[in-house]
Amino acid sequence: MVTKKMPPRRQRILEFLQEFYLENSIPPTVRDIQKACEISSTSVVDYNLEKLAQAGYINRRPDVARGIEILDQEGEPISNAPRVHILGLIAAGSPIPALSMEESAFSQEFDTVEVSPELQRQHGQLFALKVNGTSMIDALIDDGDVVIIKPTQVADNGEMVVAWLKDKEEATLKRFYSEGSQVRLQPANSTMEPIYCPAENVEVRGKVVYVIRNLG
Amino acid sequence: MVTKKMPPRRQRILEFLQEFYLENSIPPTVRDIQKACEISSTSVVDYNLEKLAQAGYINRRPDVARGIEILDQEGEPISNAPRVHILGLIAAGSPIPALSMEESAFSQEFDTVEVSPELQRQHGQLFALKVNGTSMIDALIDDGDVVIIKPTQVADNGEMVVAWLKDKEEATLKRFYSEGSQVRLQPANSTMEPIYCPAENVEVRGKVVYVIRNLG
DNA sequence: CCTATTTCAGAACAAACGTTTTATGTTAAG
DNA sequence: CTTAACATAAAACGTTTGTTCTGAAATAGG
Repeated sequence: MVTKKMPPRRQRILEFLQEFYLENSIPPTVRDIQKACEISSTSVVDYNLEKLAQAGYINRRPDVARGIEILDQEGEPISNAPRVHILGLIAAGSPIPALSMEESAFSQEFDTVEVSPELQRQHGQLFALKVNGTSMIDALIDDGDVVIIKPTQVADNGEMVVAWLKDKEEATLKRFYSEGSQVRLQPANSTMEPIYCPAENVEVRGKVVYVIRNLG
Repeated sequence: MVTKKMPPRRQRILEFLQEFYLENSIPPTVRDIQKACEISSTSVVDYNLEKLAQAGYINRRPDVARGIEILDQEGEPISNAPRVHILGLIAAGSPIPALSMEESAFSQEFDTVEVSPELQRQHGQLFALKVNGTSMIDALIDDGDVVIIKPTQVADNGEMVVAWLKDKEEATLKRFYSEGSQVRLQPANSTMEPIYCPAENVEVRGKVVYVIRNLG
């Protein structure tokens, strides 16, 4: 379900609510909203909050300070843990989605996964890819797994990277080892054989920092 | 670093802060704390909050309602995403830690991992185990992975379970298939062979609902 | 164009909530 | 015991903050 028709100001308020909560770990006050959205009166904020509550986007706890609870699509309160965008699918033979992280952090066009705050603090801006098919199974990555990736063009030996093989036009997840003019791409699964190829043929797009598998 | 010597009341306040924030997604007011901890005056709460702030357990935003920010060991604000306890290690040949989930949800004795609110909503009370060694590699579980488990004694066919093999005194992660009086334990990795054994020899301890791999 | 509905404005009100002040009891060190 | 630091108490104060009221402007439907 995409956002219904909604006055721009109301839309703006809703975005600000999420933004503020993620940054400050507490919801804003009516007057915080008023200032941020350049609204002339608190009554207008109150009015729009009431509408948002009726539409199921938020809960309002009467008479409590900062009593706005932001809800997700299922009507459940959201957490303030950071979320990273799932930019697309990765599969053997698939091109890698454009790694442009410049877009608004709050654009609703992507699915997201929640990550722990430490992870984002440690690595900075991250993105995610969903693995399609079992072609990464030698890296212990199953169909449907989500890999969290830190964008980078270089990698240290032993790190698990998103490698783009130019000749095969294929993306894959492997451990990276630079060996002179050659690159060894070693599956995480030790029963599998490594791939050797010339360094010019390999482009590192990012390193894998986290893997998520959701069963059931 | 374990908790320093601290007056019981202050300890209680700190626990309440975390508890309240996790349940309500907003920090409590001074008066919320007062009531919950049965303190006779708000000034006592204020006094103890000031001490907690000095000790680095919380941040106080002056003059803002519910302006308490709860900090983790690194002095960073915590999220309100639910956390599950890592009860211990799982490895081939290891006994499984007592799955007693009765203990206080806020006991500090265990490491924890953050999970998404949906996961907990979907499955109820969960716990986690850290995988030790590569003996689960046929289930696509690497050394160091953390598996999130929903406690149960029964499993449906095809679900990934924590299985205890009585004769070998060994715990393992496999897909579960009941086949008459026999049980087939199928590795997630299709290149590996399944294990067949009599149903009496297998105890299901829980089902795996989530797998986390942290690299770097 | 007219009317009903929605949205915005300004101001004032009242409850919620952090803070301060003053005083008393409690513990720990010498 | 004495004293200083720590902890608790009760009450009052003042800011923050949600709410309400009245009215006007904007928008939509016919």
